[in-house]
Amino acid sequence: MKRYNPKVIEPKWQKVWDETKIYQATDPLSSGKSKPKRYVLEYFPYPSGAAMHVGHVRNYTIGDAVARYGRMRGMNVLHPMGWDAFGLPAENYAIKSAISPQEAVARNIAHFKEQLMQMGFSYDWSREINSTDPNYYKWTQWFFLLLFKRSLAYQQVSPQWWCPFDKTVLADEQVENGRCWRCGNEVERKNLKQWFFKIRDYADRLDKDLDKVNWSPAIKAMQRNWIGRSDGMLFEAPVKGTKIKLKTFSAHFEAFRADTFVVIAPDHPSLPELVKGTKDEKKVLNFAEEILKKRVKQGFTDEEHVEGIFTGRYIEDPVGNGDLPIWVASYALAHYGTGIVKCSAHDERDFRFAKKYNLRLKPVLLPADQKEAKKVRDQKYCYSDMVNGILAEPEEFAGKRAGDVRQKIVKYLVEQKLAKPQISYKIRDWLISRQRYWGAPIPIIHCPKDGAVAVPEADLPVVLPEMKSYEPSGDGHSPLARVAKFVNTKCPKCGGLAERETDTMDGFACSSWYFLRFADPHNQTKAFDKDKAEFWLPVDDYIGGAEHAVMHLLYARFWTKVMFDEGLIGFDEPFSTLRNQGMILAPDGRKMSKSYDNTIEPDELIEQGYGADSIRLMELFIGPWNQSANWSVEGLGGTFRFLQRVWALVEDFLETDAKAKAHNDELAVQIKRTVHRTIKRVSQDLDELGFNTAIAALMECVNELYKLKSDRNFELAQSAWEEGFIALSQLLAPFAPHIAEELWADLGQSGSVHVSKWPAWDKALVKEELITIAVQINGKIRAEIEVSADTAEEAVVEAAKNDARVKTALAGKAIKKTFYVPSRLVSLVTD
RNA sequence: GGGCGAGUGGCGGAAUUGGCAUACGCGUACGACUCAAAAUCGUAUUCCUUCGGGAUUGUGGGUUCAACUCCCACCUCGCCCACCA
Repeated sequence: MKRYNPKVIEPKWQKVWDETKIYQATDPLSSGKSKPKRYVLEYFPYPSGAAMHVGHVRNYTIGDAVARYGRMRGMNVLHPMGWDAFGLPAENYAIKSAISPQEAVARNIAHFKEQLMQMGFSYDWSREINSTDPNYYKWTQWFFLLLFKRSLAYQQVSPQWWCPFDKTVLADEQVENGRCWRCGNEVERKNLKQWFFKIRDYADRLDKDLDKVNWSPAIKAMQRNWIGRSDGMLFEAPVKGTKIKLKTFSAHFEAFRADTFVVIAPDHPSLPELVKGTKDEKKVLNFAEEILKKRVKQGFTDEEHVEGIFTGRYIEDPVGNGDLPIWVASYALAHYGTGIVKCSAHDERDFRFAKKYNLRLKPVLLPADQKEAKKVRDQKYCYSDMVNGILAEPEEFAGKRAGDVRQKIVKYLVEQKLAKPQISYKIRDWLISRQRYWGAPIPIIHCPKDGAVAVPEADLPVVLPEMKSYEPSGDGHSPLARVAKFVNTKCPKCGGLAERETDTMDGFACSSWYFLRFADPHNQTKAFDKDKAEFWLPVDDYIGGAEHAVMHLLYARFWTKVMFDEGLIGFDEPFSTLRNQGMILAPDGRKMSKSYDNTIEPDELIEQGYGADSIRLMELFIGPWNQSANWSVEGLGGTFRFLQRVWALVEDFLETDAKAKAHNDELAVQIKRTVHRTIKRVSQDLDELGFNTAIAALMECVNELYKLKSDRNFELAQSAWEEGFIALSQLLAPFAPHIAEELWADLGQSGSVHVSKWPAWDKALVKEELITIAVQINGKIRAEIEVSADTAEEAVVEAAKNDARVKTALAGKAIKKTFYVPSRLVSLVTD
């Protein structure tokens, strides 16, 4: 008998699939075909030098199963793959390996692609893209200019997070606990002129439109939290003895009559003006500087350690709180709200601050409980329940529950012209420029006369020049600043001498539109054709880990909305369904990483003889696709054994003499029943991505077929066996494509199993003839009875009552109530 | 501190959404084959048991004829965010 040897059959079929191009998506515009489309996408990888391990493989295996199933269900499937190759990881790898990034990327892509190929994923390689290809980044630059044109890209000098190791600025999202997300080094604060995208202008839509998409609640919550919408009121008050008016934002304005002091952020741009002319002007400004330095070093972790200083100024509060002193406070943030806050006894931080500096407090929000209320009035603790608290002031709302009158207070404040409604967001504009070599150059020319001028579209792409030494300088400029030929140019507007922008774009710019390029990857004149984009997009299944929740996914949504506003596309959400797969951890329960030396690569496993099919099966069988799991080498042995059993069964059949000696109808029906029940289970499971249970169903099916085989013989039901095996190879196809294809061919089927029509189940065959009914007496199972499936309720209940064990258990007691769950159980209740 | 999720055998997990808890796989034990081992095939495998049964889905309570599933309280673990007014 032919031995099951993945090392032979897997490369063989990979080659055939590549040559016959069966996984290419059809652009309906040219073919006129009208199959329903399905766009299945996995995050395109950045080939950084770290090889693909079994954790990554799960991502692609899930996508591939979805794509293959869709194809067999008659859909026109787009399942593309490409490379997100600009950015720090690739450049750092190149520096370490002492080669050029171009060379490093080519090398890493080749390795990664080989790894994907040997797993047998059904990608349409004719659409392969690479973000570092000038044909691609030409359009990344084009989109930068689109944002520039729409006044969504701007330059500003501001203090930025700076990574001293990577020698570049980082976006807020890329700073984790004061450390660089890439190298883990502590970040510093530096004043730099940087490019930003105005993602804040889209905060409202980015928040609201989450309602439109089918994403996991967890990811939606993370995005909502990051955007941080907060509905509140904006107050304004004059500063005594000056012409300055200060604005303050409050989301918990219900207790506005409790405000007793004001705090301003130490880095607030208005602080110097505010303290100008006061006695302690210098002292206050120096103190603010000190606070800032400490804050960068220590972060905000130390809750007890609040600090502040009186500015010497007061506001005249128009809402009836009198004159309130203005303090600089370490906990006030310049970039949130207005950077200035009116403070009260009902905010924990304010409360703590007031206690430390002996500031006046006046609680007006009290607990319903009288004893507790007294404690609050005596300022024993901070009470901040804005829902259940009872207001004491103002008179109009005295005695009312804060949560009940919130909207009325809004109305009151507006009518009295004391404040106006205001929405605040936590999200800050997207810092896009990087002082690194390996990125798409920002297509801007700085002219002494005309300022920042867009590179004309005809001059795109601005090609990244090759450099021998491309290491970051650390002086705040990218290495491109050292290439005179690149820098020196002419102004497109006035023709005078000018200099090119030398910063490159954040790698997330490239990935903010790549899903659109896959719809039309070779277009030389446009980023993509509108009709093609609108046919394929939005992405139907976007599959990837949760690590992209607040960066890539937010940026991609932002760009899509800009394109929508520009009329480039007719949809404003790029990913209709997002599926977050669970992470595969190492057998030791930790994340797989080079530093732990616990990564498991598919290459090794394939080399050991398990084969891609067993690995793929294990990735899905290990647990629900969206839950994390520890990789298990023993488990892999299990899926390999399963495939071997399938193989042995089918090959054994094929070697049996085809001339039937006799025919056994009963056996044939049993085989068909087994197979058709499995078709039903696998189909229904796959419709809901129940990969693990679908595979369990296939295993059960094979176990049952083994039993049928050992009892009787292949000769006795030749055609039933054959039909069954053909269906089985189809059911295996989305999970284990190589063995499925081999068996399909061995069974004499023409073409590829992967473009065959998914089998349908026969309702009559799936229906059970005899069913087992459990009999409960007072909630306990006391017996089981067998009845034919079409027995009427009365007859089933009667049969249950007549069962010997039931009679014993009843012991003559009268039955008070009877419940019948069709084809499941009878429940009898006695007194 | 805020948000999200999860707790089921020795282990990964299943349970048609309120209807026979522990499917499927791993591991383990025994048997068959073998001179032997591996591989393979088969049988058993939640726990306790005086073999009649009894207990069991993190803990305690509730609803119900019936609860892993619904409600209330609590415990534990994981992930994300966090001086955001």
